[in-house]
Amino acid sequence: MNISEAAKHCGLSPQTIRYYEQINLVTPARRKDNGYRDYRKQDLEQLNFLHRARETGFSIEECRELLDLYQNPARQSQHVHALVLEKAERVATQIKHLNAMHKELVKLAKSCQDDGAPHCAILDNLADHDMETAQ
Amino acid sequence: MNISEAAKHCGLSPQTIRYYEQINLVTPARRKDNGYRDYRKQDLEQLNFLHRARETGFSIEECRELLDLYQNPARQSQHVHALVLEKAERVATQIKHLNAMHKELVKLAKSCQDDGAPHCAILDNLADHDMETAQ
DNA sequence: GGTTGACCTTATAGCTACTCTAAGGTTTAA
DNA sequence: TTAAACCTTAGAGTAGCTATAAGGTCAACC
Repeated sequence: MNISEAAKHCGLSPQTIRYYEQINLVTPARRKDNGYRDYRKQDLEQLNFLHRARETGFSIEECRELLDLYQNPARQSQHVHALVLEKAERVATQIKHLNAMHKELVKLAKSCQDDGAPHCAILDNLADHDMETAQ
Repeated sequence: MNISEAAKHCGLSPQTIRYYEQINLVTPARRKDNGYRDYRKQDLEQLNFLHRARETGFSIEECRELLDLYQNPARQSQHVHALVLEKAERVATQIKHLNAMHKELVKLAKSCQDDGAPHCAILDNLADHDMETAQ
């Protein structure tokens, strides 16, 4: 199976797959006589796993760790559990931060007259006031 | 005023200020005889504005636009208003996405036994299932 | 006058996670 | 045979800094 077909199956782009190989995130694909990469089922499994893990919000380095655990029969599920919880917490923090940002933006929008006049409360706000964000 | 004092006043680091000058986001500071950058009140105003705008979630290019508007006496507040609303919408989308991600992570965490055993439902989930995120 | 430490300068590389481009080889179909 | 659609690699570009190196300057102390 060529790289673009593999890409369709795992939801990643060919470029991304090559990139993952380049940074040693996946084991290099075997090659055909013409030098083309050749993918089989177990390769797709790895790539699929990565696609899902990235989609779930894990960084490349976290994916590396998860993939190690995934492929390590002696793993302890506690370890994975801790990783996921930690990630969930970080996402929660990010959400808090974005909520504060959103609130601030809505406040800014409301403060503005929204007409053709040059005076703009938004710009005054950005120039003068402190932000009331969390974090 | 040297760069590090200016940095303290506007909440940015000296490196960031130099970077903003380098990418032509701020007007270059005048220099003392020794080559050091020399900051005055109106310079700080610009830097402060940028600090707040970045904190509020605007990208560098958006900041460039906002700063232009801020310094343009002929601006129309509609224009700024539109920019802010658009930004608020994008932040809302991002929040939705992160909420879905968080939900998924919590679900994953709950599915796992969290013991010393090698079996781990989290890894099974990442390997097998589709994610139920928005977008 | 010399030295130390804290500042300042520039240029350059590194970070994340790709994406895009260029320049070229291979395969397939018309 | 020729064009389109693949494949390959290497290298640059993206955002927004941060860190490093290699050097100049300044203020204080002895």
